[in-house]
Amino acid sequence: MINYKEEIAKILADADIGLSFDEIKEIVEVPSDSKMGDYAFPCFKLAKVLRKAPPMIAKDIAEKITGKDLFEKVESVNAYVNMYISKQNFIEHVVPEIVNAGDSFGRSNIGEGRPLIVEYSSPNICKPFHIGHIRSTVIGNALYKIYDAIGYDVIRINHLGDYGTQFGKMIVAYRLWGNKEDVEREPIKTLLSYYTKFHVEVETHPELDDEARKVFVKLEAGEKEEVELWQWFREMSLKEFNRVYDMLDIKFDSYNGESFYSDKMPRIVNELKEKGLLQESQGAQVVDLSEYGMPPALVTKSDGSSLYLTRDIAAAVYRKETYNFVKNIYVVASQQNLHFQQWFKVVELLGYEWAKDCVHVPFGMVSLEDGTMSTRHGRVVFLEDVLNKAVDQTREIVKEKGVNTENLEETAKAVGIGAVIFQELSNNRIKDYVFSWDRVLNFEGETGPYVQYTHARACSVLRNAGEELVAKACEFKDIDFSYLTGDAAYTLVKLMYELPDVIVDAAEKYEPSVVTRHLIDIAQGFNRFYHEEHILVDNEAEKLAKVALVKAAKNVIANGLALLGMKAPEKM
RNA sequence: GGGGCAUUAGCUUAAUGGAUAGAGUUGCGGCUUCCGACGCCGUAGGUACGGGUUCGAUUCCCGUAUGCCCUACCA
Repeated sequence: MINYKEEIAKILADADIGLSFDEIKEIVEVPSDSKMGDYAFPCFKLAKVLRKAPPMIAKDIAEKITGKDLFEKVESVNAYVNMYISKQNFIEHVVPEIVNAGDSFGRSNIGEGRPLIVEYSSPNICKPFHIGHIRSTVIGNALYKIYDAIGYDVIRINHLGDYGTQFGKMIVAYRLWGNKEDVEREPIKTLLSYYTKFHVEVETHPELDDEARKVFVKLEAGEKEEVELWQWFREMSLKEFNRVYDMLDIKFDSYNGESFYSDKMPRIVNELKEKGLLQESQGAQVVDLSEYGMPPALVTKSDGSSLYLTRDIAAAVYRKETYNFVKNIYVVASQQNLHFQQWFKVVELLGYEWAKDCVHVPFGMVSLEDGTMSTRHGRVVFLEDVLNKAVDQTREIVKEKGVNTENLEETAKAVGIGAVIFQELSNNRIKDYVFSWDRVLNFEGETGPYVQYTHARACSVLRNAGEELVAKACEFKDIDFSYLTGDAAYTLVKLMYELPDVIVDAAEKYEPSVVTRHLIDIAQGFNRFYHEEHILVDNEAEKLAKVALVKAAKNVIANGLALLGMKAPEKM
């Protein structure tokens, strides 16, 4: 695919305007309004170098490059050189490339197969998988797809919260009030009820806490009975989590959670000691970070047991040694900003140069209308319920409309779950939001169903065109692309052309919403084209060109949806 | 008390320091049998406040206000 920005930078560099190719490439931009051209070169920065008024510079440059093959028109408007590229050449080049690339349109090989880790989802076992977990899960999965698309070898890690004193409490509670059948039937809700009961009972029977602590020590020491119970809790929980992951079509390469690193921590503590980083403070072992404007990092509690900061360091070291990552990404709530800053700094102080490759990708909080989520107070919305409700609603709509009833379940799932995913990936991840059923079950406007519907609409047009015609269009022999130079068609082609850059941008910003937004723009572009121009016209030449464009659009939308972890149904 | 993040139209929101701040939703007015949940076009409506840097600030800096988060033995 031709890189137009680079071509323009080359022309400008050759025109000897006083800046290097690389400098020019940085400055060339796409105007906010397409009326002002396809590309623009603002001359403000040159004003200082050339000691001339920017509009004069723009005028000179415009004159110098007018007439180059790449351009249909060049003009200077105030301080800008506005360049209009030859529409027909552009379309002729881009549309066949998109169609021929198929699934791989948008992909690149920037990563060159190097290993990259994305840690995401990471729920606590024995606790509900609620609407708060959707963010890490869905954002992480999209980042996996995005980094995979630009050529990294991505390792997906679900860092389960499967360790800690709460499992001492859990075991005590189960032994007192537990019932195996109940747990097997509904693991998490049942286990959670024991846990809640424990917290109620401990008010009047404080000795329960001591008992829990003892049991946890046994668990850590590897006592058979305790370990077996814990493993069973873990299995039961995972079984339930997997139901949600299956619905979302999300997979992991590793479920090594906190417990996996429990035996890898002493090494880290020793290393900290050897390198003289540890200090005693109020009976605990800490790394002083006051020099860096942070509170001390607590490595070992006063009772000698370890903390999650130590565990995270041990995990990072293990991952570096196991996978030799070039980047290690943590999709974890912004509440933990300080925690990550602290332990990244400790890793740096340990002398590991790869500390700079560790990235915390934070996201904002989800709260409920009646306050923040609290499993103890029963203020919780289960993610599975949200997904099921979205699917139920979709199923009703499909039934009512009577379209595609042969694939009712499949369509309902693709669209209902897709709506939830798309909603989650629509806005900048750093923003907090309040969960609302109305919002998540809204299918109109800038939503997942809108984009999927657009895809289905394109598929329908292609079906109506007939296989033969589509096949002929896709040969790109003697197609007259001048039929696609209208405003709506040309805008659509430009938007599709941008997809590969958009994917790279999303990866650099760790921001899937960049893709989501662009996908909405493409869908809008297609719908505008669809309404402004009739596609299956009588004129064969015109029809072929338009069918080729529809094929390209269908392709791009499907690829974009896949990046977000969504399906693209052909009918809905 | 200290630190971090946020604040854009009635609501949900977008904008590598660049041109007239762009969408969706709501309201109003049109259009639409290539998909039928739709959609498309038009119209109305906005940068919390006060300074500063800059040729140019939603964007960078300082302050104020409001909200959320963090601030050593939970994760």
